[in-house]
Amino acid sequence: MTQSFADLDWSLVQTFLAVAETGSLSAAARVLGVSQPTLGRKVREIEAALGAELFMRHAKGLALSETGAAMLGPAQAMREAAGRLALMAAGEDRRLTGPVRITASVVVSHFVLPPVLTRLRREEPGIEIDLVASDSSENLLFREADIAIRMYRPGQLDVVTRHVTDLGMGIYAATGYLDRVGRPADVDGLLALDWVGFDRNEMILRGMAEAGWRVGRDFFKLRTDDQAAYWQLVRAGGGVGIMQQAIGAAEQLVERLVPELPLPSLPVWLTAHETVRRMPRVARVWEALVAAFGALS
Amino acid sequence: MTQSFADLDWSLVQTFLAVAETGSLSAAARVLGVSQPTLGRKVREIEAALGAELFMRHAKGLALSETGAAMLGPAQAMREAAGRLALMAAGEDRRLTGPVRITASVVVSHFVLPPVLTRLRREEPGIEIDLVASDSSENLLFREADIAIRMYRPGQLDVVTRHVTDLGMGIYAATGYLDRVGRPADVDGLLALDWVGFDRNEMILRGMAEAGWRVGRDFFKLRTDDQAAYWQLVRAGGGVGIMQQAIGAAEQLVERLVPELPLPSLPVWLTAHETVRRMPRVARVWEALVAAFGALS
DNA sequence: ATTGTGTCATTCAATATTGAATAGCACACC
DNA sequence: GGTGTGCTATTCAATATTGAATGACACAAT
Repeated sequence: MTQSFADLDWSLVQTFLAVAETGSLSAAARVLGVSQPTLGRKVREIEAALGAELFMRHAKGLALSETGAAMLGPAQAMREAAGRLALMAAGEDRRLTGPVRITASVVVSHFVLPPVLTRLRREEPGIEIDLVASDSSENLLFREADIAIRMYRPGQLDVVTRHVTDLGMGIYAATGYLDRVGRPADVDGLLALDWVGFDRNEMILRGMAEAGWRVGRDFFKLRTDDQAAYWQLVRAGGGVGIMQQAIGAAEQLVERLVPELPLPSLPVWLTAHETVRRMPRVARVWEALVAAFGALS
Repeated sequence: MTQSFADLDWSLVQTFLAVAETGSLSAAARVLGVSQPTLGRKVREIEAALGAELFMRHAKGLALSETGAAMLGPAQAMREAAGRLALMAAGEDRRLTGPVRITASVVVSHFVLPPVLTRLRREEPGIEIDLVASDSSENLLFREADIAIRMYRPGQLDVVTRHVTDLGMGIYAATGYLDRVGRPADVDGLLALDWVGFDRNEMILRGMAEAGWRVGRDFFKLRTDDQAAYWQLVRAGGGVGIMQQAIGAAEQLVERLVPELPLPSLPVWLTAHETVRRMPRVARVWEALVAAFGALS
C-alpha cells in the first residue's frame, strides 16, 4: 500500500540529498556507507512515495529533475535543522569513547595526520576517528565535521579557533628535472624554470605576491587544484613547486632550491564548534592535535 | 560501531517527535503504525546515537528530559521542512490512485462521512482514504491532512476553502429522560431542564448567545469536549443537547424539542492546500464531498 | 572494432529488523 | 488483598532488507 505523504520516511530525504549532491547512486553509496543497490531502491521508494520523478537517469549517474531541484531547498533545511539538533545533543554527550570526525586538506591528511592519528588510536582505543580529506570548507555549524584543520582562520560564528603552528614552506623540483634543465643559481634563474601552480585556487599567487613576485596565472604551465596531484606533478618532474618543508624533506625524488629565500609560512588553525569542542572525546582529540602540530614548529 | 552525528538517521528524529508529542511508546506506535517494541528500540537507538538521554521513563509513558525538550524546536523545524517538501512534490503528482487523508470532526466522521466514503470507494477503488477523526486543527500547510472538513472558515494562507452546506441543528433529549421530567411546552420550560454542554469548547455558548440565551458554563451540568461522548450522554438521558438534524432524526432514542425554535445552522467548509487540491485524486475526493454535502442541504 | 571504466538494475543468500507473545511494573479501583 | 488497565522491556520466529555477484548499458580511449 502506498504510504501517505504525512508518513514519508525522513531517511529517504537524507538519501535524496546525498544522491542529488553527489550525482550518482554509486558515489552517494560511498558517502553514506551503504550499497549502490540499496540506494537505488531507496531513490525509487521516495519517488513512489511522492509520486514524482526526482531524477533523470543517465549512464553516468543521476541528474536532478525540475521537481527534484525544487526540493533541494526544504531538504537542505531539514539537514540544517538536523545539524542544530545534533549540536544540542552534543552539549550533553560526556562520553570519552565514540567517533570524532576530522576534516583537513588533502596534503595534511596524507602527510601530517597519519602518524598523529595512529598514535592517538593507541592512546585512546575507545575513540574512533573519521578523517575527511577535503579541500572544501565543511560546515561545522551542522556537525558535518567535529574538528576542521585549516590554513586560514575561519570566520564562522560560534566556532573556536586555535592557531597551532606555522608550516615552513620550501621550493622544490625533481632531481630528474633539474638534471635536465640545470640548477638555478639565483632568483632570476629560478623564475625562468617551469612552474606547477593551482588552477582556480589563488593561494600560490597570493603567496608569491607576498614574496614580491608579481606573476599571473599563466606563469604556471601545469595547473591543478588537487593538492595531491599537485605534489605528484612536482615529484614527476613537471616543474618547480612549493611544498611544506617537512614533506619536501622527506621526499627522495626532489631537491630544495634556493633555501635562503624567505617564504611566507603557512598558518595552521584548528577549528570546532564551541559546543562540540567541549565534548570529552573531541577535547581529547583537539589536545592531541595541538601537541602534534606544536611539535612541528 | 557507534555512528557519527553526521550520520544520524533522520527517521529516528521522526520517531523522537512522535513519542515526544504522544507521551508514550504505545501511543506513538499507534500513530506511526509500527509496534511498541520497535519504537522502544528506536528511542534507545537515537539516545545512543546522540549520547544523550532524551526521555525519562515512567510507568505510564515517557516524559521529555531537558535535552529532549531542547530538541523539539529543530525536530519540528525538520517536520516543517518535510511538509514543504511533500507539498512541492504534490504539485507533480498526477496520479488518480493512491491515498488521500481527510480530517473531520468526530461527529462528521462518525455520522456523515461513512456512507459518502463507502460510495466513493466503490466508484474509485484506486483511491485509498485515511480518515482522521479529530476535533483539533490539523496543519494543512505541512500535509498532515489533504482535506479538512471544518465548521468554521479556516484562515490559513494558501488554502482553498469551500462552503458546502449549512447543517440544520435541533434540540434533542432522550425519550426516557423526557418521560421522567416531562416535555417542556415553551422556552422557559426548556431552559429549566438539565443540559449537556462542552467543557472548554465555547461553540455551544456562542451558539446560544446568538440565539439570545445568555448562559454560562455552569448552566451545563454534564460537560465534555468529546463530541461522540457528548451525543452518547444525550442519548443516555443525561440531559438536553444540540445536534445536527440529520443525526437527531436518525436516532430512535431521542425526541426533538420545540422544533419551531430557530437555531443558527452550522456552516461546513472543505479546506485543502491549493497545491494539494489540484492533485487528481484529491480533486476527485473533493468533488465527491461537495456533492455529498450538497445533497444534505 | 575492442577494451576498460563507471554507472544502474536485478537476483537471491545472508543478515537485520520487526512484531506477536509475554513478563513485569505501577497505579487506580473495588 | 485482588483485579484491571496501560505501560515498557525482552525473546525469538517470521519477515523485510541488505549487499555480493552479476548483467547490461553508455561512453571514452585505443
